[in-house]
Amino acid sequence: MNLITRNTDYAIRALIYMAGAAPELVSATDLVRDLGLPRPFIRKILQELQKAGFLYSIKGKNGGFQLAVAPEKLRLVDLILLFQGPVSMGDCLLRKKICACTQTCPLRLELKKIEAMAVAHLQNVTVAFLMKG
Amino acid sequence: MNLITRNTDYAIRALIYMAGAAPELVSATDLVRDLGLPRPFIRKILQELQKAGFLYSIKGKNGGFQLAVAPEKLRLVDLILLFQGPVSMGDCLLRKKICACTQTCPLRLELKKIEAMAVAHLQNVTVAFLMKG
DNA sequence: TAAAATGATACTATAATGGTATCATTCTGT
DNA sequence: ACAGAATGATACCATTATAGTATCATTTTA
Repeated sequence: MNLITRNTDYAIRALIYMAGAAPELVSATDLVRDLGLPRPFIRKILQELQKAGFLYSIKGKNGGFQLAVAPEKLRLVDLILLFQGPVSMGDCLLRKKICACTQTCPLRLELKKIEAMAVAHLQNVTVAFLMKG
Repeated sequence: MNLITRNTDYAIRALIYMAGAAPELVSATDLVRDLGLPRPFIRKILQELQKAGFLYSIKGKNGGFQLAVAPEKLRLVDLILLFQGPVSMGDCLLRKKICACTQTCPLRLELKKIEAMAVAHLQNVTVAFLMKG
């Protein structure tokens, strides 16, 4: 069980790299060279980040990407949302009814509490924060 | 992203049911009837619980299962361990080196903190606790 | 001895994740 | 003008984890 997937992990590494390189443009080629990630995969991730508004892109020769958001405002939790969907650790897994619970089920309540703690913590984890470490 | 899988969810429901039915034996048939779970699946789960020492089983006609552990000592975290493996939310996902981190990577550190909080919380969630709710 | 139960085990299906490939488009330097 | 280097869009494939099924052997009791 992992809190983040490779998508998210690669994305955050790429963003940290870009934050460090700013205001220079960073191309997929740069990232492949310096981070050793598979090229087509990182390309896809960059495209998703761009679509989501985290990156500003410039096409053509000497083109590349730049952060479109300040590192202090680039939160891990938003990347998770983008690549993995909403953080929701306590959904009911039962396919049939049984469970009138959903609202009251004590198991869900506890899982939701953990979820809330995790999200609260993740809110503070930004690209800027991770660069310091 | 879910903290528990169906295996675990079904298991805990079955255990709660059994705790309520004690000291009567509970058969797979009972659980299929009263909880509506797929029979072969719940059978497999019961067998795993038995092997792991959470259940005591009696074979033959009128046989079934009983809790082998007091409900107060049946912790969700142990079921997660059994069905999903160790709770480890912060493993490095990078395949190549790059990352001299592992020990120092600030991202891992944060994820490990969240993991520790979650595990601490899960320690308190027992079958007995869930029955009260 | 038949029926009802678990024990053991092997198999299949589905979905999520991870990863690849390709062609179109845009921009720059020569 | 045009070649080359970059992104945009999109479709596809591979691997793994989860979920679920099936089957046969064994045990116990009525």
